[in-house]
Amino acid sequence: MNGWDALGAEGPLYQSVQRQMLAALEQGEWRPDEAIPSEKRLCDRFGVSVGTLRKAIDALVADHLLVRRQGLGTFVASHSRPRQFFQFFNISPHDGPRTYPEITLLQFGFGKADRTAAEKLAIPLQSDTIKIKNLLLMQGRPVIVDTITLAAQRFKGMTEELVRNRPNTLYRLYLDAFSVNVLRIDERVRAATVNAATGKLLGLKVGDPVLEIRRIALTFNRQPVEWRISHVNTHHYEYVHRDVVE
Amino acid sequence: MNGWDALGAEGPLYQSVQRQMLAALEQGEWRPDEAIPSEKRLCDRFGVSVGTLRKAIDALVADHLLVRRQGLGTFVASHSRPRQFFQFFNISPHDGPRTYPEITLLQFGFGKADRTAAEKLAIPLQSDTIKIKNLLLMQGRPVIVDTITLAAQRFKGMTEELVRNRPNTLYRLYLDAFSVNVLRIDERVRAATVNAATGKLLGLKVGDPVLEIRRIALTFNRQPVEWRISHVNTHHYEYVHRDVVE
DNA sequence: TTACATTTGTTCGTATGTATA
DNA sequence: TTATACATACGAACAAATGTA
Repeated sequence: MNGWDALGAEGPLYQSVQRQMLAALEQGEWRPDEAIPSEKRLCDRFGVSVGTLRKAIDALVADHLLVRRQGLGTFVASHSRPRQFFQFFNISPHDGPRTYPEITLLQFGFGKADRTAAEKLAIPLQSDTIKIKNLLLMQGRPVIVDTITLAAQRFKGMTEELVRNRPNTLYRLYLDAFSVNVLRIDERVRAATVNAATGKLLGLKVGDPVLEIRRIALTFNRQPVEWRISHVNTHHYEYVHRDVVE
Repeated sequence: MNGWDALGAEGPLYQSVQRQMLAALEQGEWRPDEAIPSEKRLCDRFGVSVGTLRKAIDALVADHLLVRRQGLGTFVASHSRPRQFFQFFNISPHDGPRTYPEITLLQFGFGKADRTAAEKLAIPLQSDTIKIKNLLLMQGRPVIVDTITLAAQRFKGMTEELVRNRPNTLYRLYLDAFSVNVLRIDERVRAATVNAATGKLLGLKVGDPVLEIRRIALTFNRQPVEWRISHVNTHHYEYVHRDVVE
């Protein structure tokens, strides 16, 4: 025994299996919403017992990359199901249940990465970017203005029509049309005073306080794929975050 | 087979074991930072196999109630270790690593629950409460003002000296002195304008924008134990939140 | 240093139960 | 009803980490 497994890397066997399955996911061998092979078949493929395989799958399920459905199979996670919309939507009414926003595309265009965008997206200064600006209405009220920057490199062929006519969320569009799977987000929130343009959209006076949310959306390997600044009128809505010990 | 287990409730055996272990934790049979009995002993006690017991423990470890240490044993989680301080501290510099705040007690006193406090803490209107006000300095700068409300019922014998002389975090004091184990928090963030008193503490002019964080801290069974409003000067610091798909 | 006991970690294999089409 | 797939449960064997004699 030399401690080396088939697909690189040391460590327990189940972690090796986990890495191999992660690679299959990254390389698109198994597509979102599709079932992966059955446990039996995967045991054969990786040459391990059920218990070991299940431990690998357990880890990927815990990471929310896979979803198990008894009697059906194990599926690759995605943003298609409606209940998953709210996954990365942390704005909620002060009281009462979450509501679904109505989204209006304000702007779509191309640009060059400024210093912030270049840093956040880990791309060269002045490289090509795509800019999207959205207004989100909640129960008829303007609540959020999103300013989104993408690396054109990663989203070749993106058009205003694609964004405007998307049947699902933006992140679902990233996945379906560009194979970009957003797995986690990193948000930082500040208090700011609203400027004239955004204030007008949100029905606020210049200088009124708003939340400024700076988000980086990440895919496999924590690679950044989207840089987004949101301004939120928190008069009726607020930013929600739940946390547990660890 | 009738589907009923010894300690109430239906469902899989490992969940029954999990419930029994949770009960032992709630009732203080196993104290924070102490080791629970070995797997072998617990198997005997609950009359299950290692695999089943481990699955129950796995769930409690995933909930961060227990921590495993190979060769040592399985321990009850706590807030004593320094790295755990930041668990519920979501304020970080705009750039650079997290820093530890210097905390000053501004006020300690007793009061009666107003409507908000009563609702958030799920206690009767006008019932006795404890009020704590803290100023937090980060690298010498005033950044946060915390206004904390506790149900006196749950924290009998709380004194200013206990708060002032606590060796660890406030949540560690709750645990050690009152057996109140904070397991999760629910935070809602709004943009607000600072008032005169808080503005003076934070070095801001009246009307300057601040974050207003409204936190409920919860123990077992999602019972609320603390209601806290924080006002944050986000000129150099910001609220951080990471999120993954699920 | 060494040896040993204890405890959790990993892996295997098998059997049976439950959900779905 | 039947076949398939995941879920639960058992137990055994060995590895790795830790503390102590």
